Amino acid sequence: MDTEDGGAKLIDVARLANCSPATVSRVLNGNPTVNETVRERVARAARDLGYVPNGSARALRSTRTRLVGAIIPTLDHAIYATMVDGLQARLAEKNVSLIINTSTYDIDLEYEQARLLVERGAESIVLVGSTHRSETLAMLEQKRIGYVYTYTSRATEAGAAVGFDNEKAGRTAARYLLDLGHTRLGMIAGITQDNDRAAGRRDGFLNELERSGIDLASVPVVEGAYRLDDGKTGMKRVMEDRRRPTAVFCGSDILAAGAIKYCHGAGIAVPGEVSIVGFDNLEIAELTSPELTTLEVPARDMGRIAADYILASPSQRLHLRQRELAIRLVVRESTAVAPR
Amino acid sequence: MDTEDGGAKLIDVARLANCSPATVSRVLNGNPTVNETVRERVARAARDLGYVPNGSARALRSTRTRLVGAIIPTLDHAIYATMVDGLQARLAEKNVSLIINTSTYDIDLEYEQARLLVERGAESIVLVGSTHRSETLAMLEQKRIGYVYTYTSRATEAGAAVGFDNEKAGRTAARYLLDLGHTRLGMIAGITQDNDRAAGRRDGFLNELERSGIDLASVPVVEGAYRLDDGKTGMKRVMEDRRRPTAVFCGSDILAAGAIKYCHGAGIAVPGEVSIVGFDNLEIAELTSPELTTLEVPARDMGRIAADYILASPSQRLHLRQRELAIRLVVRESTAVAPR
DNA sequence: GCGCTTTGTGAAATCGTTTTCTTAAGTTTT
DNA sequence: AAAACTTAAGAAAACGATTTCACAAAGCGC
Repeated sequence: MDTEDGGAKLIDVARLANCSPATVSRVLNGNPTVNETVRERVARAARDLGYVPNGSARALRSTRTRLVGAIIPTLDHAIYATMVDGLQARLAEKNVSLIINTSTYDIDLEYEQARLLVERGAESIVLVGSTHRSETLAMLEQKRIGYVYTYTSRATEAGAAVGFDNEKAGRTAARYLLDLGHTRLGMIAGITQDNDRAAGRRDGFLNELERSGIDLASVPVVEGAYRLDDGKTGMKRVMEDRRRPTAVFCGSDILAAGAIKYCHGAGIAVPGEVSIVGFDNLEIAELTSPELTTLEVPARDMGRIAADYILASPSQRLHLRQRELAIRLVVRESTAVAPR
Repeated sequence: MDTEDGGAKLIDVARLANCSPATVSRVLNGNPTVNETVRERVARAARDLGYVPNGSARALRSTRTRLVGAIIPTLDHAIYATMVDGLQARLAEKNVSLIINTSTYDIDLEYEQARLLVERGAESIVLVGSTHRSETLAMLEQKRIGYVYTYTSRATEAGAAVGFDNEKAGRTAARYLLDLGHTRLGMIAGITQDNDRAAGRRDGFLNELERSGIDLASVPVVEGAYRLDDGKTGMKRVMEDRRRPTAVFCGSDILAAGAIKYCHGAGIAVPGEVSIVGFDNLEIAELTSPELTTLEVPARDMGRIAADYILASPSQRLHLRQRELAIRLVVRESTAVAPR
């Protein structure tokens, strides 16, 4: 009896409290129509038995799982890990659990993971960016599961969004460097395939240059994964361009840190010979020498606000469907006026 | 019919495939006793209806949830985020989902989260370190839920462990610095309250010093959270000690990076005047100047191996109950022989 | 004090699967 | 060709909660 296999069930609580299962259920769910003395008897019985409700049974009958899913590219990049940290913390306050999946930037794998989340009964799903397989979104819509894009500010008909405008961010970087007098520029972008964020930043950057009369054919642009090494080799290629740039915009602080490391090794002065701008404002931006000028991404806030959207009632959601957060330029030491 | 509310159910598939629900279930679960032609009819019907099984119902009846929980201090520290990344990736290969919770180093909160995980039907739980409320462990044992400690190599009767020996790691750091001829040492430890890992590293470090005849009363030890700022202020305090050390061991690379930053500002040469050893071998260890000598923690491997343990059958588990991984000293530029 | 509402509780149906138990048909053995 | 097994598939119970509905008892107006 005390060493029961799985543990006590609701009906055991009912027996001990000398009432019906229905009443126990009411107490457990805070239904106010239960008499105070009964309520206490039930609470006591549940405590004494070490009763833990069976979530599956509860979910099956009530059609509420209090489960949310998130599919992010990787947890190995602080920008996503921090977002998830904020998301989880806010959801946990309301006893909502978070299932997380890493898709390694693979939208086919993302589809499989979304399917599994649907099967598990996730009530909302958090996605990164707006590049997804149409089957993924169709499935979520067919099952009436709400989803939220992060790292992008563009909501769609069916999906909310909390993030920022990547193109605008790219333009901001360009404008800043142009204003410093740079005319020969380059970029180390993230991998743009299936990645609207990386592509958006690049496009915004290049568009702004073009608007300022710069010939894009003379702007070296390379792509790299978000790893130090790719930053190094990317910088090497950019700096070996016929018209070596005096300013390089990197799609991530990791790439920028690698770029700075390359310059150290190659004896190129930063920012004396070349200015470098990063993206994300990770902790590492303070650790490079020179410290990194970068654009700050509100990762934790995105997670928190995505959680707020998910926790909101359908009527409140309408107001929260699209939320654009500000991107802030953080000027440190890796940028300077163009050398004459 | 096509715009059904929740979507098709198993019985709808059965009807369309002209067979019984039992048979559909068998097909879905790969039961080999089903005739090939029937199997295909069912698979086709399921596909045509866009059928997605109801995980709650399935879990309720079969008592298998394929759900695992993890409770870690925070995702904001790469060492945990990377472990979770490895854990999730390996579990996902076997269609097991991971619910993650961050306890912010609070073992009371950890208990609440564990309870919720039990309620949700988690079949195993991954914990960090071996400092937990006894109620937490008692609950898991009573409910027959397996748990795995990470970041420690000490398994208990009921719980497996995959990690490393923190004391040994602390001793390794001490030995390395002693062998370089340092006799005046200090330490910036992590917060040791409710944290066996931070405490273990400190104790191992100090024990080894003591064994080598160093008077521990002369060794300044401060504690700090894993933040750059705490590394800076910690280093300040350690270096202002009456007997300023020539070598400082930090409980984390973040603290060490902060320590280096402090030295920059204070005009103290690293490693000329003071050697600094970090812990974790995060990406940032390559970004400080000088680059950081540190102890490498196999974060991703811990996650993967914890997953392997969880996925193993009960008989296999016996062999995997305790797994000590190696800690490797990575010598870079922040350490040197003691100044004479 | 007689109907009428309100309040608190219980009985039983139900959620969507899996599993156990049967059974019909086909195969093999003798 | 009958008895004894196999094999494939269906009928119905079961998992553990919530919810609907029904029904006493108590409170109220007149």
